Amino acid sequence: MPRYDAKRLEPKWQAYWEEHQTFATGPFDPAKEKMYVLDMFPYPSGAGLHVGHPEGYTATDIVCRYNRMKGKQVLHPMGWDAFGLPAEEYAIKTGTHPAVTTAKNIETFKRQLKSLGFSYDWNRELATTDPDYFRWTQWIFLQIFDTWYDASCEWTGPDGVKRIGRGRPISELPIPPDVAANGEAAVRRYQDQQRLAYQHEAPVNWCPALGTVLANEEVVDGKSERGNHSVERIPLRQWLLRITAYGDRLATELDNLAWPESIKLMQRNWIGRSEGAEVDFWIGVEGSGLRVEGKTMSSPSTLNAEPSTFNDWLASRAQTGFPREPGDDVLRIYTTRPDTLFGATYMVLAPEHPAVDRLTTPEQRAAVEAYRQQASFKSDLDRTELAKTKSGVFTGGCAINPVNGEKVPVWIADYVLISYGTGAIMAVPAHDMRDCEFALTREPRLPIKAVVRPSDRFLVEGHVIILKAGPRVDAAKMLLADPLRVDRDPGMRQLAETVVKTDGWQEAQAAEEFFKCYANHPELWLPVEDGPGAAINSGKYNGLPTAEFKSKITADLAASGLGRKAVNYRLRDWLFSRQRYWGEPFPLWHELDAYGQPTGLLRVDAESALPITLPEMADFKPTGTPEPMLSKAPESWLYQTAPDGTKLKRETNTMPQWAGSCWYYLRFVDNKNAAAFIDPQLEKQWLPVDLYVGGAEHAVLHLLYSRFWHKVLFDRGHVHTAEPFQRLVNQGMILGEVEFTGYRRLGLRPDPNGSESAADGKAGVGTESQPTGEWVSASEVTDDDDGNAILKATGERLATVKLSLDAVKKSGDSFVLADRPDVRIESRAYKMSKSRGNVINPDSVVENYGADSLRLYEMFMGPLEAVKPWSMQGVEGVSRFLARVWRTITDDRADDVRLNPAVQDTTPAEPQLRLLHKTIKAVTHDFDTLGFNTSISRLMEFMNEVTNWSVRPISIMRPFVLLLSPLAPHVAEELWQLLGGTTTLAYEPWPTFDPKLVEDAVIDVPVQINGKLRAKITVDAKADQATIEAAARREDSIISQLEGKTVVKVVYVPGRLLNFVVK
RNA sequence: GGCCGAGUGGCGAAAUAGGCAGACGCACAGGACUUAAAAUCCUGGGUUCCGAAAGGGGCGUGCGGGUUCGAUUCCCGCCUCGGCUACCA
Repeated sequence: MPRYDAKRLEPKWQAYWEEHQTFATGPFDPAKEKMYVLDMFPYPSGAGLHVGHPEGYTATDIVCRYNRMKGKQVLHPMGWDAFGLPAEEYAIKTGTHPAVTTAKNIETFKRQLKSLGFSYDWNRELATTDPDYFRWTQWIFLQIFDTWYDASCEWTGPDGVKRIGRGRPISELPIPPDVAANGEAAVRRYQDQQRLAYQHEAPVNWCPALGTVLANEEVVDGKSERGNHSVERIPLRQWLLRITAYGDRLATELDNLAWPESIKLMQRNWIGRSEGAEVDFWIGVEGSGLRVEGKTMSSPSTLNAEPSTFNDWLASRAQTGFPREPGDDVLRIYTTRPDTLFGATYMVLAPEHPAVDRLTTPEQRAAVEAYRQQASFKSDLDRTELAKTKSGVFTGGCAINPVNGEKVPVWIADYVLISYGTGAIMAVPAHDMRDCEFALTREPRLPIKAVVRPSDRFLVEGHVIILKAGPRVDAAKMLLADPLRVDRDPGMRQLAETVVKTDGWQEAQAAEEFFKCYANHPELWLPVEDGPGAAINSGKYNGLPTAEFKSKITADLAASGLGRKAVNYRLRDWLFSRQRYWGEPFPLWHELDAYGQPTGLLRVDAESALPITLPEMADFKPTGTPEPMLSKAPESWLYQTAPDGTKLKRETNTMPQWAGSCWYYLRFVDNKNAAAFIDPQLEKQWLPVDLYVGGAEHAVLHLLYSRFWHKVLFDRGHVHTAEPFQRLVNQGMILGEVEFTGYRRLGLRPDPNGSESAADGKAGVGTESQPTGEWVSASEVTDDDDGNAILKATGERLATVKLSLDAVKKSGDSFVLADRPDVRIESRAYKMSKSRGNVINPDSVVENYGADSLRLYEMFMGPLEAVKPWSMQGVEGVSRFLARVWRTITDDRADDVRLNPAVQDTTPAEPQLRLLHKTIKAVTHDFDTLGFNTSISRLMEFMNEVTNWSVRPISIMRPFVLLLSPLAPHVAEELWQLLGGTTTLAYEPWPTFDPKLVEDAVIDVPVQINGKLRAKITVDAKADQATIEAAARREDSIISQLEGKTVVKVVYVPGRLLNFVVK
């Protein structure tokens, strides 16, 4: 009976832990070090757990178990991110309430997680859909709603760090006198504009199929991320959170976090802070009557009351300064290159820009209207697809460049986005690749004017850019003929030579034009991107280096009221409302007038009214319009009359799924608190999260949103750290088993009736499932847009054939058909997906091998962060290891579970002790660095030795079981009990090693000659160089190798190696 | 197109303040046990050349260079694969 039987052991110990509340977090003990270890909680989908989930969960579980044994108090909770579309979609289909589906899925997930033996404190379980939980989600929303961002506030937080900029209560917002003069309603409207949660009408991604509006990040390639439905852009009133106010802090405060650099970088890129200037270009009153006189900014004339000329306007600006909001007489642009203002040869507005109507001349109106119409229907995908040939239309209108009084034509084009900067740009085709592409593809071509002469070094680099963009051979030959340039940079010569050798290639027409333009005009050999250079053709600024020029002209523009320094973020404010049912309702009311129409004024629910729960609904079908689902709610839910008699209507949007996951790490600390979202004392004790593990797919959004909420709470004094997650680790994706794929044509075997063409896949004998055509080498194959295999050369559709390992063999770098070595085979592991049929279900692994084997295998596959393919045989391997551990300690031939007779209570021999202590050292180190794969190797090596011992001292085996226990806790508990343990081993002290026992008395020193290994000598560990060198010179192989040569040098690395350098 | 990461045996991988490449596991091959199989245990192996063997030599960490007594590790250039991103002025 007592073979290793996971199915018997595992439920037994899971029941024990539950019964004894082994992993319940006790009351906080200030005397103990704390450790808060968090997994990214899952969305409980109907499909159940995926093998990707236990990867991170096992890693954190090991860390927790290890640290408990090291005497720390550990907080390790689990919960459910349970709002979201799938449950609602299921409700639409079947009428099942999302709450029912959600509860059922949670049940499944919980059972599965428990079957893996994770040491969660289940008393802390929560779901974002619990009214007890989302009560506080709503409460935090009200905090955000109650906050405005004071960008100039200087303050020192509880962390002792000085900051500029703070979220403050709306009651502290200074009200400008002119607003105050207009009465209370005006003040309230003014406040509402400044809140961190505000309403905004904006074009949004309306997805008719889902009946909802999607956030930009939920739209992938112009289709909905979920369901792949088409998406249109329509304007809609939305709630937004002013995350951009925190852009700087979200970027800079990443610096001190122990996060992977790549994730930090992704967040910084996402935030995309850029510094530049806003500049106004005059377009005259109503865009007409545009008159230019010869004067420019540097020589303003006297002020006229009604600016009717450019000079008057300049003069008035010199007096009034730069207005907060641009008036109708200007186009405000944003640029990061104010130093290229003199090179602006045209301007571009986003098609949606409000000034377009004013600027469009009668002759151009039809074209402009048509273009705008077309642009409004375009999804983002269409816009990017047309990227290669930039489209645009001339408005017929012009604006005046404030720095030189030049008249520049104004275009509209959708390569300029309304949502970034001011939705308008000045185009400098000489120094901006996009502007250049646009200018060169107009007919007639738009002028290009260079205003920066790059440094010599950048001339060379400019060439590199041209080489990459244009016909390389000519450029490369030209370069090689110019030793001055080539010799300055060896990489340059190499590149040029390579290009000449390989004959280069032709790129798109635009790139060629771009190149010609540059090649013929040396003054245009410029860096396209920022680079050190000096101004030319820029009036009084000529000769100024770029950086100096930027700050100088920005200051000058500000002084003359024409521009100002500006910062922009790629990051947009967070679109926070959804039109769905299954989300948190907003705790807000709209005031209604006597006719039942919203007045635009808002009221909030009292804290005591929270949670605002979802109304019961008769059906879950989307409204089919952009109207939110909740607008179909019962009247009793929708309307109420305030004590002062005002009629109120509820906000009918719901919050996005991100809301609940923004703060769950806080609630875990104090999940039962009915008086506060978290007890302040407990918050100080447990936060921040010490280790946060999850998939890299949340690198940007979830982590950025949580950090944002946390910072608002920090500013408002509710949490004491500026950052929620101190250390972050991303586990790598687990792919399906490696697959060998061959490709064949669909069926070219000649049809008996004569016709042979089968390129369309219909004629011929073969079919897609039973292809009979010629094999095609994998190198000839590529994927089309729908992911089908096609022949690179002709686009002919091919059939894919799964091959077994026996059918292929390795040849050089690639795999080929075993009997057709000329046919290359693709060998790859793919993402697990239902459609591919390569999904591994953890339940079946537990059923066949046990939870300990699954855990061990997931950790043994490779480094935690790496992407790795699954292998069922690998599971079998670690399972064999556990069985060997079992047999080594138990007597598997006995009828009951008892110790192996070889396990005895005797004094261990020194080699046994040494092996144990080395293993302790290595495993401890590996656990500290999350190197679980190597820790398992070390335990295997230990076992390989121990199985050879006829006597296995208990005092060796007990610490070994403790070392194994974080990895494979069930079998470890069972063995621990057998070795005399009376309670769980979860709190046994972690074994320590004796430094004296991990050092060897004699060591092997490799001896090299000229860096090549020639011998190994065994010496006393303390031997000095002379002794070792003498010993080495006595070695036969060394003697013969040294014969007739002169030793010029001897390199000795203490304890590592000896190297004779000879001639 | 941009950014990030990775390329080491048949496969998953180890080893990097530069110092014995391939630990550990899988798969494979041979052997033991067995009536047989499974399970288990033992043995073997990067590759190539010389040798009957013992043994010895060459080549080997994607490719091409460089620095060094010595490079999987550092530097330059290139190729391939994967992930993220997508006109952000």
